[in-house]
This record gives sequence, C-alpha cells and structure tokens, in this order.
Amino acid sequence: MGRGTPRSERRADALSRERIVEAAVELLDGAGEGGLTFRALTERLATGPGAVYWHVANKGELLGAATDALVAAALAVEPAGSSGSPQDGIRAVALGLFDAIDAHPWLATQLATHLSRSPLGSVTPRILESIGRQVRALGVPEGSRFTATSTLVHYILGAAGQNAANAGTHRPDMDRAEFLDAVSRAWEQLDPDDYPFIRDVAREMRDHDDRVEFLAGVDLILTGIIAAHLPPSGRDLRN
Amino acid sequence: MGRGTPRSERRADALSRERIVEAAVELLDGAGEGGLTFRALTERLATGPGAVYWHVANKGELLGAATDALVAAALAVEPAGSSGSPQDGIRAVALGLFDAIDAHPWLATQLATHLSRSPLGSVTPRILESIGRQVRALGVPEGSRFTATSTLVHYILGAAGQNAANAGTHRPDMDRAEFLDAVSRAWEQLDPDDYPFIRDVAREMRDHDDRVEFLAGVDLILTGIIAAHLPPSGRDLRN
DNA sequence: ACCTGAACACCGTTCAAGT
DNA sequence: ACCTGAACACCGTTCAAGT
Repeated sequence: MGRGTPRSERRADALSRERIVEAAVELLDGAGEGGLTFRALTERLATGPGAVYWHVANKGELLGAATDALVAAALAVEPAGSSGSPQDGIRAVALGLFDAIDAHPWLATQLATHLSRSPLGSVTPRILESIGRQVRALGVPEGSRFTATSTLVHYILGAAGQNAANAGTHRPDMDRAEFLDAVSRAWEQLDPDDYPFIRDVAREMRDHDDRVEFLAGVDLILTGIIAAHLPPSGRDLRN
Repeated sequence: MGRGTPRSERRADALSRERIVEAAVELLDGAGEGGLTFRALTERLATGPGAVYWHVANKGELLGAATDALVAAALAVEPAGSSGSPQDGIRAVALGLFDAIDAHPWLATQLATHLSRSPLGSVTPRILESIGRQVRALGVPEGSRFTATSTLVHYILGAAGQNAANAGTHRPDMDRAEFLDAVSRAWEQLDPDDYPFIRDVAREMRDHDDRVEFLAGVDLILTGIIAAHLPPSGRDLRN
C-alpha cells in the first residue's frame, strides 16, 4: 500500500450498505421471507439497530436494495445480445430470472409486490429493457413492442413466482417428487363433475419439469408475437 | 318464529367464520395488506382475540379464506361456458380475475404467495379448471392443454398482480394520469445508451389503458396457442 | 361450545448518548 | 461521521378463566 496517502480505510469489519444488503440476502435465503429481522441482522453483523438505520432508511429499502442487486446480477449474464437469435436472447433472460427466483424464492413476492410499486426504481426498467431490446430485434413493429414486451415480462414474473412458491412448499420430510405426487393424487380425487379438466391433466402434471414447462410458455408467447406481428414470409419457425 | 322448536339461534351479532372473513376483507380493502391486524379485527367485531382464534386457526388461514371467497366470486360470473366462443370465455375469466385483483389489490400478493404454496386448497384448481375447460373447447390437443392453460394462468396472475401493485402506488395527492406521466418522464430521462428501448416506449406507456393492455396480452397468448396447436384450416381468426 | 382479556415473546423504529 | 443500546408502540398467539 502506498504510504502517505490518507486512505480512508476503515476497520476490515466496518459496516457498509453493501455488507448489510449482503447479510440480508443471506438471512432471506436461509430462512425465507420471515428470516429477515433487525434482531437477526444486527446479531449477524455484531452491531445495534441504530447502526443499520444509519445506512438504510428502513426495512423496505433494505429489501428493495437486495432485490435490485440480485436482479441486476441475473440480467448481467448475457452481454447485451451478443450472439444467437432474438428468441434465444429472450429465453436466456427469462431463464436468468427464473433461476434467480428459484435460488432466492423470496424474490418472487418482492418482485410482485414492489416492482411496480416503485417503477422509478431500477428494477423495472432493467427487466423491460432486456426483453424489449430482443423484441425489437425480432422485428416487431414499433406500436406493438410495448404490449409484446410486457406480456412476456408479466408471464415470466408470474410463472417464476408461482414456481418459487411451489418450491417453498417443500417440507423437509417431502422431496419434490413426493410433493408433485401428493398434489396429483389430491387432484385426481376432486369431484369429476366440478373439475373435469383438472382430473384430466392430473397425471400430466405429476411428472412435469418446471424449467421445461416454463420455457414452453415463453415459446408459446413468442409464437403468438410472431404470428400476430410478423409477415409470414419473414418468419423462421425453426428459431 | 315457530315456537317450541329449539332453534340454535344465537344473538344476531354472534361471531362466525363468515362474519370474521367478511370483516377481514373490509379491513384489507380499506387499509391494504397492513390493515389486517387482530387488534383492528377484534375492535371491529367487538370481541377479543381468543374469540377469533376459536373460529380460525391463525392469520394465514384467515387470509386464505378471504382469498378463496373472492376468487370463487370472481369466477362465478360466467355460468360455465354458457355462450360465446372459447376465446370469449377465456377473456371473461381473465377479466373477472383482473377486476377482482383491481378491486382488492392485496389479492395479488396473496395469490402470488400462497396460491401455489397450497395447491391442495381450492383456489388453484378453481382457476385452472375455469381456463382449462375453455382451452379444451378451443380444440387444443390433450398433451398440450396443461402448458397452454398454465401459461395463460401465469400471465393473468402476473399481469393482474403488477397492475394491482401499480394501483397501490397511488398517493392521495396524485391521480392515475399524473402517476403515469411521472413514470413516463422519469423513463425519458434514463441514459439513452443504457436504456434505448425504454426511452422509445416511454410515450406509448403514458396513455395506455390497463384493461386494454391486459386483454391484448391475453389475445397474444391465444394467438400463440392457436398457431402452435390448431391446424390452419380450423382457425377462425375473427374470434 | 363459545367467548373474555391479560400476558408473552417478538417485531420495526427512534433517539439521546457516546466516539 | 458513524455507532451503541435502551426504550416505545405494536404485532400474532396463547391460555386460564368464565358462561
């Protein structure tokens, strides 16, 4: 280290907004939504509540900062449409968000609750931009881009959210296969007069793959966008 | 009142699960998510917490019951595919849920958080059944119905949820038009290098209609379902 | 069977006081 | 400028006691 320069280096364990957000994410990942309390947070950081409040305004802002950090990381994987078709770009962004929500299920509620609640934040623009850019590259005409983009985003957040909630159902004594099996069996026992459709698809849902199903939905919407907005000559259905 | 018969009539203001759920909905509608507390609930019902706990197991069950009641009511509007095309049936169900979430914004979080968390409850099957029946009527082949249906449901819940969150942003001093205007202006000031797409659609979003936009998304997915699964000869694009 | 209400453990947030 | 930690108002839930 260069001598003389009055570095404002603090003790290695000094508090910072970053360190606080990092600890918050760990608590949320470890114990879910309810795991983040100022008691648990201050214990982990070996400090008092006042110290935390010096760096963040309140719990809501802390949750927002944690969400922001993870969404930014999830969207950073693809270096802005580097290669591949727009379809692949959209699938990549969608999967990035899907996996992020899968790894941090509390993100689902956060995105559903506060995403639009603060559209002036950076999360909403970031997501819209990632998808919208690819929609434009797809050749969707100007007046239809907003609808196409927000349809995709709503689906992605909705599906990923439902999925995370499903994952959260895991009781320790029950793995995923058992869980799906239980749901499937419960559905098969519904009144056939009231729930004919559910009974028909009960088996189908027993051994479905979440990621595959999620991507199939994305592709269905892509098909709709292409069919609705692109001249038949310009379509390449193999992409 | 017939004399002699030992009716088990209680005082007119007797507590019941129904009355409790009703009061809970009123509190949630009036003051949002945070408005439902056992303190406020027992005050409104002129009773103590113990009385409420006699009828419901805990706050989560109470929220679930409130959600269940409203979703059932929202889906009851259409008497099971009475008339019209399957497309219209799907639009009707979608709008029913959209309007329910719009009228009770707290439903969005509830549906996102606990819908899949308790797929054994009645809410998930109810929604899937309503949409799935129409998807079948549309002529979608057996193996594709689950994907088509859950894509629609994920979109509907995602879009309606985002929308409710937007509605929740309303500050009393700012009506909807002002709010959209503020968002639009904020978006127009983003860095054009980082957010080219957002800037392009900023104007488009200033005067969009939520319901119209929502239905356009439903139609986009319907177009995709038809294009992907129905033989061209069987399609009637005017529906 | 149904209701009362005091009590418990916990929560987010504040703030005078320290360094 | 940054941190401490006691204190405050509030929360969901329990439970012995009543009717």
